[in-house]
Amino acid sequence: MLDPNYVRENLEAVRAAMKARNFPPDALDHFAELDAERRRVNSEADAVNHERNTASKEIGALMQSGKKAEAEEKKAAVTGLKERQAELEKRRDDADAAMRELLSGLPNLPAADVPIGADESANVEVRRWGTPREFGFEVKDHVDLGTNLGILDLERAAKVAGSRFAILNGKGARLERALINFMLDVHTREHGYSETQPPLIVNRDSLFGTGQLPKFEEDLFNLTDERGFSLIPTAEVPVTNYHRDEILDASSLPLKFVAYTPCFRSEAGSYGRDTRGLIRQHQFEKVELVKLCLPEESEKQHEELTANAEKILQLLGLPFRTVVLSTGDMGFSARKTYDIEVWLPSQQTYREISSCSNCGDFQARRMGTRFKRAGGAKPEFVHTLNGSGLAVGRTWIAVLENYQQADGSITIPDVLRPYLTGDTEIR
RNA sequence: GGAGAGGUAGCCUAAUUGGUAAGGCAGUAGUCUUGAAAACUACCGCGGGUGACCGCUUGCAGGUUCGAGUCCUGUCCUCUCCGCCA
Repeated sequence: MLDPNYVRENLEAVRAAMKARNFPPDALDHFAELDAERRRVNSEADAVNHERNTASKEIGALMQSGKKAEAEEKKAAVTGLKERQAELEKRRDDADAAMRELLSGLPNLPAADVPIGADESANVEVRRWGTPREFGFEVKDHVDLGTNLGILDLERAAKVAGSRFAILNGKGARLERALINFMLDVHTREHGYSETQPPLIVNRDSLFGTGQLPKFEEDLFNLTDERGFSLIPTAEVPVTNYHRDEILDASSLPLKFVAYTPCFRSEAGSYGRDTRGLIRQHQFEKVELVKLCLPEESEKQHEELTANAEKILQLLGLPFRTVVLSTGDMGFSARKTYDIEVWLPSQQTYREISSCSNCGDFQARRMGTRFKRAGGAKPEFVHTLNGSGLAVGRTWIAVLENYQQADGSITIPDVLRPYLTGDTEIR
């Protein structure tokens, strides 16, 4: 959510930012009048309220000093105020709701150093690590490799659940579990994150807080339960909302969380994209990094978080590149996003395996997550960051494809062997 | 699922027949002190305002009333017991 005061004072800049994000800026056409109405009605309602409060106090005083007649007289006078107050309050509530609706539908403003562009073609590569391996034989993709090894069964997953689901078997399942444990261990032991296990089901307030609602309802799996539950599309939702509607002590920041969870996405509108294999699933495993920090630290924390995610790929020996997303390719809540893309030999290209975003105070404002500095200062909004550290399913794919041998077996990366009781290969 | 109890500010605890949230602890700043402690003073839920001030706040949402922590309705959460369950 954008700061209404900022929007009021920088209307044209905000309009330009919306345009850069491919977001139709029409919504802003009504901002000025809506804002003025809201502020005017609010102060009127306030004034009438004050009048009524004062009168009621006076009645109370009169009653206590036994002046019943005078009190009755005053009561009659106050009764007339009630109607006027009710009317003003309704107008105020309407204006507030309209303003909230307007603001809650606007995406975050891009940071100044984000490249401007219409889509992913404008993304800018910022670094590259590792060299794609020379195979000397025809590489297979993870579907053929996994299926032939008997560790991946997509056909039966389609029977049991449907398309975009997978079943991992034997060493495939163990590899998935090893990756999860490896990632959690690195982030907790070496990067200082606190491990947390959040609910996999969240309510609508949480989804509003991180920005999935109101605009992206169709991406979610909603439960039929009348309480408005949804399956989490990412651990970012429950973990970032952990401190919703709280005021934290500045000295407790930054807070760094790492959470492993399954994620559930309906992938509505992605028909025909990545239909083969594990790339795009309705259910996938992810280790997520979340930070809450001071505003002046969020850029530094963003770089660090991204480096923490990259570290996993380095330890696994998987080549990758990191790109900064252009204004047209960024997510709704982000002010700046780095995507980390891992090399996939079967596609001869880098594919997204992590997305690390600095959301500034955008989510905090929606969630009401604030902090207080020492010395009685007024509360300020924290900055929130999140990133995959990493998407486990896609890491599984990358390990299979990058470590495949000519006979279709897989060499297990050194760092994972302790997690697989010393196994050196899958065959 | 059944029965009961309960939610007051960071924590703890009050508030006659409804009369406009009292107090303590912790915390922050200051006075005093060589320093600290103690004591004393102010601040000490949220928002707006340069400010005097104003508005909001007893889990949440409504209702009754001139006025609701208090009365009424709904709802959320917590705890206890029973049942069920991994």
